[in-house]
Amino acid sequence: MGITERKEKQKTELRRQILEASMKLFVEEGFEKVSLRKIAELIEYSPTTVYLYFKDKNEILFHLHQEGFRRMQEYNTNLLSIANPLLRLHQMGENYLRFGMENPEYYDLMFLQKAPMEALDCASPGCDWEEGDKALDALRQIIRECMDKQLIAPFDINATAMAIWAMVHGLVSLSIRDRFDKLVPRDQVFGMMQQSLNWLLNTMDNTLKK
Amino acid sequence: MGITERKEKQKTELRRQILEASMKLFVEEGFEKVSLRKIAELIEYSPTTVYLYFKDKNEILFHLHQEGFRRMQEYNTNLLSIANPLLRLHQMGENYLRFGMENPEYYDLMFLQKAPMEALDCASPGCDWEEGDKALDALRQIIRECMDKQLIAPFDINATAMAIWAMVHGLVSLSIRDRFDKLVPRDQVFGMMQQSLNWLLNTMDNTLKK
DNA sequence: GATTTTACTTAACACTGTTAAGTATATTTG
DNA sequence: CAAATATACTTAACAGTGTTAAGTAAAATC
Repeated sequence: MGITERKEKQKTELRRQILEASMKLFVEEGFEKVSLRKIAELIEYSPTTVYLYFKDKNEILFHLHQEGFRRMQEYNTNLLSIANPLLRLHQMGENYLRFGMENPEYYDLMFLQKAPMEALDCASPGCDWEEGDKALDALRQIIRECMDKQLIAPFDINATAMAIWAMVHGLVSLSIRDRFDKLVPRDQVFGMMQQSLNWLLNTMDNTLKK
Repeated sequence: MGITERKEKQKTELRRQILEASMKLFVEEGFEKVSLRKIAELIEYSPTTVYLYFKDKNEILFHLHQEGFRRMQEYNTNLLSIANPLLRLHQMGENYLRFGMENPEYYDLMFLQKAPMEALDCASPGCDWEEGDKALDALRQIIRECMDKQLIAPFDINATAMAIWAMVHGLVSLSIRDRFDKLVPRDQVFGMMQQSLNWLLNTMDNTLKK
């Protein structure tokens, strides 16, 4: 079936082009400038054609959100060489802060915008946020390791993971949404965020207790 | 000047009506349904009239954001009776979580939306986010008290305050933006958030250290 | 060769925030 | 008192947004 195969190829090609155009708009002009009409203009098709390849805009944004998670993973390659799980956790937190501050548009899409979550409609079964689940699991595992080695006090792993994630997320999201800039000088924000992370890790550290 | 006085009164009256209409839309239909055209419809004026009383939509949203802070304050009336600053901090955290979960639309406006921050344009001097500053200051004072009484370890007060705020904010915002629901059962989210807060307060508590 | 399917487009709906220009009415000035 | 000005508001328009229904030319199938 040479013909249907080529047709199939062309379909996935255009799908790829749509995502590529979305990405280009997203990276070069920012989240808010990604519109169906501009995507259509870039690929030189009518706006409605996009709807033949994607259910709606949310689905496109979901794919961009996935790309964000891929890029975030790259920040964590430096963790492999750190044997001490508590130090590894600290580095992971710093990587998270750095990713967020260096890629605010991606971060927004991954953790702040509702749209990508609306793409995975939870009416049908098997609605799970794989990207988030995977990232959270990595965090849970490190925490487990810290508790096993008694570097931090034992506690419900889920609640602990959520707490730590929430803290770094809170720092990044408050910064991205301009809540810090109005309270501390702009050039001191990132340093203060790191200090906040230091405080948490110090406070958690069981080996420092008197 | 009885005439100019009455005119002045009428001006502030319409201004009040615009805000009232905005509030009504906001509370009854949610943030996204607050549009200038709908506000205009409610007060029975043309949409452009609103621009004679407010610079733009951001300014209106800023006023709603202020109302949010007023409502949040009401959640903290129970703090006055708590003498122990660490317990008071714990209660403050729980109040914060409860306010966020019970008033997601207000919370969104106060801490997640960019619009209200764009209303206080920081080109002109004296651009400060009073509402945020005041709330953060209350937190800083409790932390100072905890450190003074050696209930928690000494550390940079600003960084500590930011860390604690970031954590509760992270919990609320991840929940509001549907990041938790996809990872843990919906009916367990709030309990887990409280557990995360418990973990933090326990971890901070210096009186529990061996 | 007629019919159906595929791939795409045009036109429209129902919105959004915002600005420029126009219009009565009321007030002030000559 | 009449002309000029200021006030308060409206109409119309701009430049966009996501999305849907209906229409069309080309290709594949019967």
